Amino acid sequence: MKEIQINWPAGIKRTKQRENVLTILESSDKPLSATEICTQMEKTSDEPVWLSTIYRIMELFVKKGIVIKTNMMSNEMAVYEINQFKHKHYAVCINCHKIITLDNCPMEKFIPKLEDENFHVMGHNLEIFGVCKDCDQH
Amino acid sequence: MKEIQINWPAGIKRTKQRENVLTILESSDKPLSATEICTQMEKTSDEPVWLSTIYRIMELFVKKGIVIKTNMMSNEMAVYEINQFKHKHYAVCINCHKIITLDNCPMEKFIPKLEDENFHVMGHNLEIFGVCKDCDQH
DNA sequence: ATTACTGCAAAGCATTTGCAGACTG
DNA sequence: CAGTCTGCAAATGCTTTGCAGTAAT
Repeated sequence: MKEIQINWPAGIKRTKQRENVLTILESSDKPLSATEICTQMEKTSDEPVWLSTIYRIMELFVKKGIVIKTNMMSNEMAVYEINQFKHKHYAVCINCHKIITLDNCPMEKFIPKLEDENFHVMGHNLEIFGVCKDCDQH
Repeated sequence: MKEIQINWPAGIKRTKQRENVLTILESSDKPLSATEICTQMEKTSDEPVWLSTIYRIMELFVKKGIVIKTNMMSNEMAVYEINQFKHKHYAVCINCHKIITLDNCPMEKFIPKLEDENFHVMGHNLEIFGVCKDCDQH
């Protein structure tokens, strides 16, 4: 490994592949799919990278709380993003699938009404869909 | 076909399989996956049903607006429910995956703040996750 | 040196597609 | 009867798993 990554998460063995994945995720402003991460990795390095490796790394990162896994737009493949420990939601264009970050959250002042009074809410997932400005002019 | 279904949607050829799917969805109080629909169908009828058929029927129903397709809890398979043209969200138990219907919606009085000012919001998807009362006593 | 990680191949699972025969309008 | 739908088989695409060699601590 050439460059030394600062702030390497504790308790995780440092390998070239893991460093690369983390660097790519850190420099991305939107969640990436395993395939996208793989493509990016092959651009920067000359050695081939395997999807199974990416998936295994993502699984580890998710388990360690470093990364968040989401599925945008029912049916698409999973995307991963660095867990910045701040609340975030996205809007997705139904046409080009572009992802746009939302700056506020409707759940802040919301008390859900549930049949099951004892349901212990731990989190939520919100996804807004619509048409982005590039796709609006048909 | 033995029983005659009332209110058969217009513009859709009526077949035994489609009637069965619709009946099952109508009598269910929660969204069902293609496999669940298939299992239910095999219970009531003696003839085998094929998943590909279910998927094709669901695709048609979704396109016609009769049914809504959703993916609960990233990674799970798609579930389908009758489109009752009323807004609905669900809470999902992270342990037993039980689905509980929400009686209100946080988006009613919410104006999303987006970087892309020209994003045309067409809908949203909300999913609350947590622990249901049955799973809470560990 | 020991244990964990990766390359690679192959399996797994939900979903889709192709085709010929069956059914609906 | 014409066109569509379904049974069935096989393909597809994302993701997971098994295994042996490689790398990290």
